[in-house]
Amino acid sequence: MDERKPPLYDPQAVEARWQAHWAAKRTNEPDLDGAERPFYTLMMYPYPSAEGLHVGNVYAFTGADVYGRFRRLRGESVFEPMGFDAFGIHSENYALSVNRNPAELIPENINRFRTQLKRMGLMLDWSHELSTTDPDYYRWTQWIFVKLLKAGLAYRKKAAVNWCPECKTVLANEQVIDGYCERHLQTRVELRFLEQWFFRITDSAERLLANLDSLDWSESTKALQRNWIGRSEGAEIVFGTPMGTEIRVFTTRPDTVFGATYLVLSPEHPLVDAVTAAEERAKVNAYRRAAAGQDIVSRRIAKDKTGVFTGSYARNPATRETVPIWVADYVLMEYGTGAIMAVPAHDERDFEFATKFGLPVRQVVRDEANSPLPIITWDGVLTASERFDGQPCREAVPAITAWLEEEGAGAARVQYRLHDWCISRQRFWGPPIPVIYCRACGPVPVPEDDLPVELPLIEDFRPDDTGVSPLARHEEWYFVPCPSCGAKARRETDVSDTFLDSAWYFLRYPSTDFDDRPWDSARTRRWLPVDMYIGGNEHAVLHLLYSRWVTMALHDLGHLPFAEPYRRFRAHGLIVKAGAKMSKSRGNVVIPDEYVAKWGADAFRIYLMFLGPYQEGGDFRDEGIAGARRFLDKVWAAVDEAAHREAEEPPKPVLKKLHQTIAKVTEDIEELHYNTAIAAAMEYLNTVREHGGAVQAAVDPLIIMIAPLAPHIAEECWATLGHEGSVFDARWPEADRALAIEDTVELVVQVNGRVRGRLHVSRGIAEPEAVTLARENVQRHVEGRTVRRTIYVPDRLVNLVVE
RNA sequence: GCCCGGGUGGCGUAAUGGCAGGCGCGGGGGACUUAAAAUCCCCUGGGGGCAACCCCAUGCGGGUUCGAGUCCCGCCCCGGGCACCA
Repeated sequence: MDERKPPLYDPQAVEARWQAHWAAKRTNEPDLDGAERPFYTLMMYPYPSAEGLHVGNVYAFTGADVYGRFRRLRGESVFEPMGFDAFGIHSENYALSVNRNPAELIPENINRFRTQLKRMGLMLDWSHELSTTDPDYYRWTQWIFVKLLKAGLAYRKKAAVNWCPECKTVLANEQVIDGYCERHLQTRVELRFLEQWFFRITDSAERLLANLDSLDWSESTKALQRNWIGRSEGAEIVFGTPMGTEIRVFTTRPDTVFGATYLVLSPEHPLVDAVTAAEERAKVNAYRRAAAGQDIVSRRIAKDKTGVFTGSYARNPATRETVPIWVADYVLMEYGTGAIMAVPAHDERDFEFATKFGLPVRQVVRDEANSPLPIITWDGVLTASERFDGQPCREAVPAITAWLEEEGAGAARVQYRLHDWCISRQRFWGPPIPVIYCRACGPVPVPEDDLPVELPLIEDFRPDDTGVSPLARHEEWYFVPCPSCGAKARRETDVSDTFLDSAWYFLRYPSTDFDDRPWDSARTRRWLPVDMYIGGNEHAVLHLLYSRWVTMALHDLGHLPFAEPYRRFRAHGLIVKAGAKMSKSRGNVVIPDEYVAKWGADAFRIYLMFLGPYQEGGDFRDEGIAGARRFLDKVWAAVDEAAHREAEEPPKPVLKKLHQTIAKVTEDIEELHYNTAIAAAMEYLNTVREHGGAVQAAVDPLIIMIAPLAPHIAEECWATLGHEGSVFDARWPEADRALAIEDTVELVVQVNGRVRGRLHVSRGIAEPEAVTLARENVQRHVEGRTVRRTIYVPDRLVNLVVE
């Protein structure tokens, strides 16, 4: 026996060596202009926080990298770029809190992120890195805005924002806690109405929804988007008033129109003034003021119903009766028409409101069980609805809608929950919205040749309570001649939403080396749409929806040859620590650097991919990572043994297991089932060890199969095994079906579905019963009873049904 | 309330309608060692039996089937998303 001690596996040395090698040889940089089998794999670029790379980032990136490396081993040229989402309120707030300028802080954070990412062994092409804060990048973000504005897809309107008088700035909804500022818990957030820029995404709601059916995306993500778009079918119904004003309501239940006993307008509804009777005006105005005084967040929390009567009435077009008009904040201006017909007998909210204010409740739907009101069901029949009595609800919808239409009192209508996208941010740290306001010409887009409108590197970027950006204080920047008439004009001081930055970053990556165009058309044709996008479902709606919309709009304007940006999207799961959510306050945050220093990046990667199904997430436990490392130690030892042995055929059982493993690992990685792929590789290695089968022909394919998961050790082992060049230039092994097949099988014998014995037979035997009954234990269970039936599943089991 | 996931050993997870428990962690025992670590070997769902074997067991209750962790119906619990959306 060979008593030679194998050299120790030192991940730090191995990983440093190969990371240097990849960088020096530029192995991660595909030929963007000539690649014949291009494959573009994308991961969600991070926001470079001051805390550094989070384990959630590493989990997401590793999973995407495993897939990218796998495709590379399958012979494709894989482009795997990375960048930084460095603009935005988070960076700005953090900079403010440590009293520094984000412009100098962000590059420091990016440097740290880059170092950490390189340490993880990701196959990133750093020659195409980008940062959204780079003028060469946001020049084109602004260019997109200008294109959309010129196409009529951007418009201005007044909209509510949360204002913190203490921070002197606008807050995002998630920064408002119970009506108070998250940073100043004593300070009530106020509502302010400002002119802001919107994109008309609701015009594309139907297309954004319909396209989902044909996209190869995680179903969970598609479900979130469908939910968010929120399509509802129903009708718009017109209620006339004696003054001649028409009130339009949207309802999904036109079948219940005979039960509409009052109307409710949202406090912001433009017709409130017109319908309010003189004697009720004071009360109505007071109510409207109170509603306006609330911040956006508290307004949305369901609470006791409140409202006021306007003193006037409208006519129900179905019953022709007069119904009172109320104003209440449970009706939202942002949805439908901002007004509803209240059917208290068949809607919980209306029922609660009617009960509280003593309004009439009229039942128009009966269900089988004769339930108490309110009855909320589609499975009922109409009653007290004149000639529609007795019709099932569903059938009544088209009938009643058609009748109302004939009467000129309504029409079928589809309504979406989706809102237009507000992109204005009254902040400093973002790309200035490229618009100039001229007294004579109105809002004028900055000419494309003048882009970028650079964000000036001002020192006094702290916001004040004027409600305008600190940029307005810099006259040399603020005042400019109007691009169309030359008169003195002023710049827009708001910056755009970070989601606009991230709505097109994947278009930029392949073309970062062009400074005269946002994307090169030849490159774009070769590499886009993105072949595989992997990321978290926290971005299922905003980012993924906005980037779809921007792509669609740019396509319609002739700037892109495709309308959907991502061919495939897969959502990864969430990772928790020892059964609990990770958070700074719990002190259970996994810091990748510490684990990488102790166990190596490869062991960390393997463990992350092993701890649960990638698309479902899993539970990170400190004890578990030792197992990943032990596996790599055993791989290392097997490679060393193979390198010092004569080349010979692997033992029969090893060869069989090898081909089974190749089939399984190939399939599993393709499906992102990394945990079971690793389990299969471990099983195979166990088989190799049991049979003393660590020979080159057995170990070579194992190294290729683990290379996507543990790239550094795979490279080192590949070299140890005497191969020239990178393992990533090797060919992925092919499973040989014939070699994978077992020639004897274990046949399970059941009596009445219970296992009573097992026997080894050669594959494909035809008549199992006689053989089966020979077994003593089976004999015992069959004795004295008659076999009624025999179920035979070839090469698997026999089930004898007795009695 | 609505929409997605998920509930299997002490733990993380695995199982085209066909042997529930593969892989890994943890635990127990043994070998090696002056000793420990590392490594290697064996055992490891519960109960009964000297044993052959038998019974119970995949959140709960029903059902379909020769056969159900897997399919169907009705619940319960956990995680996530949306939420006064008419």
